[in-house]
Amino acid sequence: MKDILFGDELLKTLEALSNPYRIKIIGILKQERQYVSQLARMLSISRPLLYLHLQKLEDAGLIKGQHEISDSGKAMKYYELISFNIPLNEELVAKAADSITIKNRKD
Amino acid sequence: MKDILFGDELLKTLEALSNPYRIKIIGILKQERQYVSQLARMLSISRPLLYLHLQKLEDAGLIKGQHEISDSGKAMKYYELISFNIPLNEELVAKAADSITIKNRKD
DNA sequence: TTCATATGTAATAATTTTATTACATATATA
DNA sequence: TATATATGTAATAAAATTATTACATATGAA
Repeated sequence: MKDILFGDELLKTLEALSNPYRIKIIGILKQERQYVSQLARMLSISRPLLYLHLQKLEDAGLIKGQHEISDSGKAMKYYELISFNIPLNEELVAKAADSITIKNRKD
Repeated sequence: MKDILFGDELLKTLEALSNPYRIKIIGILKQERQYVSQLARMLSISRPLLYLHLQKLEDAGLIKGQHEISDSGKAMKYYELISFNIPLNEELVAKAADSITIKNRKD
């Protein structure tokens, strides 16, 4: 289960979930783990684009990837969901606000 | 209290909360409503930029604005928080995924 | 009347995010 | 060996988001 969140972590998690493809990725991985190429087909997007989205989800700690060798011997990368449950209310957001960083753009 | 969320609404709400200034705005308005110029000073940002952020929060149904005439007779616009509590977990996100729209970029 | 403060928005610039294209490597199967 | 599938990433383009600048209007107080 994904950890409790501090300010910048909450922001990162919300950003990670703020995209339709990434929402759909969570929906798919909730049912069953998938390997990258298969996931790309299910979403009808290219692998490079998918990697970008997977990276953001993984950076936020919402999914994790692992390499495996398939029965037939091919290298596969599987992604699976990390369970999470965030009570997104004004208390949590206000608490996050206290420790949030407004980062200089461009670095 | 803000309503329960469907797919595109959840996305809109998450997007609205995916910015440090907007997180801070929620934090401030949780304590007490504020008028625009005052809020801009508290955040150390310009009003035009603040308007942009307020608009996104209001579009998501997280805050609401109202005009008032101050005691001294000046036109003021106050914003206040709308309470919300979203159980952000994989069930909710998966449910949202079913009804989410991947919109054509550029319209 | 002048200064300070409030409102609001249009036009533009800067930056980040998203998406595409073009590579390269490896293994299984026909 | 050729074809299909898997991996991964660098370079670039396109689009959206964020931020700035420059306006304009109105009221209260000095």
